[in-house]
Amino acid sequence: MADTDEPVAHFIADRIAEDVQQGRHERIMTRFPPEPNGYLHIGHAKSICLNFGLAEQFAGVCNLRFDDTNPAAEEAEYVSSIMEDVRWLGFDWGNRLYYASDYFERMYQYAEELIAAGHAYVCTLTPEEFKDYRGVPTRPGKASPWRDRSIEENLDLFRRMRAGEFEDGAYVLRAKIDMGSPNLHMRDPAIYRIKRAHHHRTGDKWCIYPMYDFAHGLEDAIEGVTHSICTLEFEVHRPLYDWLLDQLSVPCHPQQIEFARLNLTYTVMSKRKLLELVRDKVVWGWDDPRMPTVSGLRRRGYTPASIRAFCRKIGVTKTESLTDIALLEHCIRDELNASASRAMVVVDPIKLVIENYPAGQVEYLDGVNNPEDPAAGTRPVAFSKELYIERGDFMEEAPKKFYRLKPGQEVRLRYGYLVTCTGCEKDPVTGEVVAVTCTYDPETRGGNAPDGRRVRGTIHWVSKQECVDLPLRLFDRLFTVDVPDDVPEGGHFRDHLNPDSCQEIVAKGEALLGSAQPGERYQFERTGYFIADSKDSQPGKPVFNRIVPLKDSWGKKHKR
RNA sequence: UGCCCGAUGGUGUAAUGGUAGCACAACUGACUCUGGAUCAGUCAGUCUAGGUUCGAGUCCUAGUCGGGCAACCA
Repeated sequence: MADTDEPVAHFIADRIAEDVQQGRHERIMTRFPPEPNGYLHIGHAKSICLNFGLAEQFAGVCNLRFDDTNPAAEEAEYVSSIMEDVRWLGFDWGNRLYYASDYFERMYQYAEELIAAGHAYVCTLTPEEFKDYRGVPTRPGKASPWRDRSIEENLDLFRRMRAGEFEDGAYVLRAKIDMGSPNLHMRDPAIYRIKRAHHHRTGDKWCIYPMYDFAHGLEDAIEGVTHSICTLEFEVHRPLYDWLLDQLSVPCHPQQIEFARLNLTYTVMSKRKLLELVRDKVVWGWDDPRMPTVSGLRRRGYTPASIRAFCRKIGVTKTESLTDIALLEHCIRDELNASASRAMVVVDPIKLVIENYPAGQVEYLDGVNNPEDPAAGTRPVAFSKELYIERGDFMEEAPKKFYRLKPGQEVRLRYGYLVTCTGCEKDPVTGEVVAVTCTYDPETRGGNAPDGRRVRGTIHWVSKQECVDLPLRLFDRLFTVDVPDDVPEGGHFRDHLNPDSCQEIVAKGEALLGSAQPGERYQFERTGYFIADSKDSQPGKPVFNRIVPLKDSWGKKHKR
């Protein structure tokens, strides 16, 4: 994992390298500009890794800027969660924390400058008329009757808009560009609206707010951003971005570059839909371990490095794509295989009785903490006459290649002894297997036979008396289809919700797990990677989230 | 029936006019005290048609398919 954060080559890095080579900038500056109207998700992580990564790669800087120009949807709670998430992902904006709202006065002055230059006017059209005049993509728009107001009148009206003399929506400031443009965004777009809403930072100081298209390029220019990287849907906005900066006396003219946003199988990524899941309590919250949010992934047990590795592997292009979530899962398995301590946990327990083992005796065997890392050492694991094993590790009538317990077959108890299955006990009424019986070979302590005989199967176990109850949450994908957004007529993405996305069970685990601290990760051998939940664990009473199951080639091949 | 963008194995990407490579997934086998990991291997790709060129995934033309754009959202 040492090369996890090595820079990756892609078209944006190439362009910046070219700009650097040509000496076009003193210092490269990028920015991550979230709107504080929701929690960050894995798609934002891609953008964060890109922007901060590029800055680092080219010895530049990356600003964290809250694009808070629409008070209606924005809240301080989101601001703090976003800062926490960016920091957790491993990035540092130093003292370059900015808010678009800090530029409101300057932006207002730029708006007056635009009016004074005859490039903007106050329009009195209603929203309906506005839409009608704009036309449609295949038909040009027509000029607003207010398009030719005098500069003096526009200035007066705009100042009175700011002063609060008009109702919300009564007037709007528009850039005066080209109503016949094939690009809708150039047909005199609205750049300031009247909106009385309490802003999370400026309070009630303003009743007019700049629109994205007007604000964003100015924010970039004010900060001295060199490369303004955004997603593909803003491509058609670029002519407007450039036009505005060309009209105004800004300090510099950043380059907007677009890349394809991340799409992941079996999940939804739009803030609107994620908000809906939270609001309607379909999930436990923004940080529900099944959510693709950064906070959800964190609680699920993903590490910052695994998410960075993922973002590196998916690359950066202009091609719309759908990334297989298996790649994300690979990244966390890859890291945790190397770093996570192992422990034995029986998820679906059934009793195993060792007929020839002395009753009442307990001995402690050495369990290897991490076979990938000898330095992790060993731990004592209690062993006794009565154990729990997985119900699925015994079959009375088993296929030939079933290497686990079946009558007459010898298997290895991990770190323990070799045992030979003698049969099972059944409930006389239901016929259900209630216990498996076996005999052990005392000469095989630790798991090796002195005569060197080979044993194919190794199963995990815990001592019945010495184990602890362990609440587990076995998470599965939130949706049952790879593209939940694909819904038939009249359908809804929620129709694809997986009713079994969280299975809560109580397992039997090694005693040491009873004192696991919140945030500690383990590999439960043969089962998967787990983390002690940061919210629901109590001292001495951890609750484990399954981060991701281990790959299981046997189970896959023999399912049903 | 407008404008913009895109198209390489199942998926994500690389190749910057010169051997189509890597990763994930899937499948085989080897090894293994996790049916994990590891190792070896297999499967499988340049949207179509013309053109330029000694040579085209790459350049040109025309199509096809996909995405985006008609909030006083970002």
